[in-house]
Amino acid sequence: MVVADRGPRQRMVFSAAQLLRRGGVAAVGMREVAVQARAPRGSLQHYFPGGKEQVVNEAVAWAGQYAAGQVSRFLAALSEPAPSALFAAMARQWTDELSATGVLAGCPVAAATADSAQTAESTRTNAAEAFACWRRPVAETLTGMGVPPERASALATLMVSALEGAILIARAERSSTALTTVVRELAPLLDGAVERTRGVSKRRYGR
Amino acid sequence: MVVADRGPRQRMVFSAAQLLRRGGVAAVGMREVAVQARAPRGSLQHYFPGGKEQVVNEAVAWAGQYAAGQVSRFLAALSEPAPSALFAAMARQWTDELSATGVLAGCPVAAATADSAQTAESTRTNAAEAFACWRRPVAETLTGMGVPPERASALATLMVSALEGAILIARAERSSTALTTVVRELAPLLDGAVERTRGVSKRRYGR
DNA sequence: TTATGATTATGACAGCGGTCATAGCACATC
DNA sequence: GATGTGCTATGACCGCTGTCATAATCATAA
Repeated sequence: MVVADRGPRQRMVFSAAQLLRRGGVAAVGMREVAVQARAPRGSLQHYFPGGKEQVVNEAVAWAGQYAAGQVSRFLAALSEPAPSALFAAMARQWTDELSATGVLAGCPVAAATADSAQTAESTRTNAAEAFACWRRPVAETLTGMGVPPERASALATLMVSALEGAILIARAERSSTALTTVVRELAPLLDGAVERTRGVSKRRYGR
Repeated sequence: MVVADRGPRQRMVFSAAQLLRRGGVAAVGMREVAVQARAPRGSLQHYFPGGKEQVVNEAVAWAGQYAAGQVSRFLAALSEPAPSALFAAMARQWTDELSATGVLAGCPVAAATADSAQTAESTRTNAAEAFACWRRPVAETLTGMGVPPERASALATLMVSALEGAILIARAERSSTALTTVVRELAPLLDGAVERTRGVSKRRYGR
């Protein structure tokens, strides 16, 4: 979980994301960000003149890009490319953390949304962009697997939604059953969406 | 949205839930709770000797019971009982709020989980119980519609997860498309889970 | 009326946390 | 060496918030 030491600025953004995961925006203390990033406190007002809001916003943006990057990494690691396998890989990251550390921190974007969607416009839009940034590669991957574009986009939304919700339940229960349940139940729906070109398409979905 | 005026205590719990929806645990100010509930500030330490944590916990518990109660109300209002219709009704409550007020407050349980799951054990367990309290009637309703019990429980988890996640995205985007998308995409999966026991399946509902 | 317990009123306190002001340091360029 | 510019250091301020102490008020039963 400790990554990218590219400069103190990056580290501070990363630390903010971690604090966001643990206790939401309120847990992102400016002093704490600096400490955890082993960065000088004086750098805060230098790199983030926008104050706490800016730090949170950058943490959210970073999280969105990180999640997006993970998608392609997951895809590359799949032995048998299928929508359900991608979703399983996305969820596994969370179950792994829970089994490894015993607790499950949340999604930074979710925390920022829950806390600041109505109090900080910039944070709200940043969160929306982060979600979009995350869903995009998911949808693209699905189309690459044979899912029609429009539907791929919708399924990406469903995947992210289900994952976010399952993360919440898993945190509350300190158990990964919600995550595994969601993965298992969604699998047939996801895999059923791939259209076999010049074969019998399994089904069509209209709306 | 203004409900149950059964005494100042209830009103304070309700107010706490509302504040929780807007800005998370940090937005639940004790003084603010009293003001919004039109309750005397002195009553706080009288009714809630456990302090803020107790107030938040009771708000979470109340939310869980409220959500559970809504399920049976939704079921009663369904013209054509089907899993997808129940899910649509659950989601509609949120889309309605967004279209009516222009903004979308979040789920109190989600906010409490995101903010306090790792800092307040009691809040975490309360949230877990609230989720369970919510899923139970959903699962029971599904079995009443003809879904096998084990599967019904899993699908209830999926429904709640997808709904919670979609709420997050909808808040961030200030748009209900995520909610409607999730409802639409999940419909065939949900309805496909009913087992038609010999012919027309209109089974009874669990109590 | 009086007593007793439930409620309300209010002020103070202590801690925290974001922000700002101001100064000090490092280093490159001229 | 002078000078400017990116970074760091530090302390103070101020508003907010949860909590507590203490007392006043009220209702009801004896």
